Amino acid sequence: MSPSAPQRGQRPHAHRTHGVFAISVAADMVRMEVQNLRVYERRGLLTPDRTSGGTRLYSQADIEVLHRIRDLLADGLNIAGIARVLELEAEVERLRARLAEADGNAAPGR
DNA sequence: ATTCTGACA
DNA sequence: TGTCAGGA
Repeated sequence: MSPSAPQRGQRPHAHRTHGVFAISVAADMVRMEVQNLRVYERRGLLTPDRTSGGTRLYSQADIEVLHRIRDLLADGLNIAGIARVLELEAEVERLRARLAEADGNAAPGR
């Protein structure tokens, strides 16, 4: 076919971490104020991609993180607490993958 | 209209 | 933590 297939076609989740949504679109998707999305980035809760011009581009993964932030805020956690939760979740995911690796299979059934 | 940074309540 | 000011 065309000799110019997507450069990152090797990684299955590449598109999930590839920034595509403008901040206004992302804010609409998660029902949050545009200004707050910028605040959450400033506080280190997430780091959306940027265009060469500096405009933020949120990926599907970022959208999911924003949903998590929204829920955790509703639970009464502050920004610092949420930052910790996100860090821990990332580590749990890392360990889960490692465990599945050592197991040869993930079967989270029990 | 849309987004960005910095300041401040 | 969230909102406003001011500019590109």
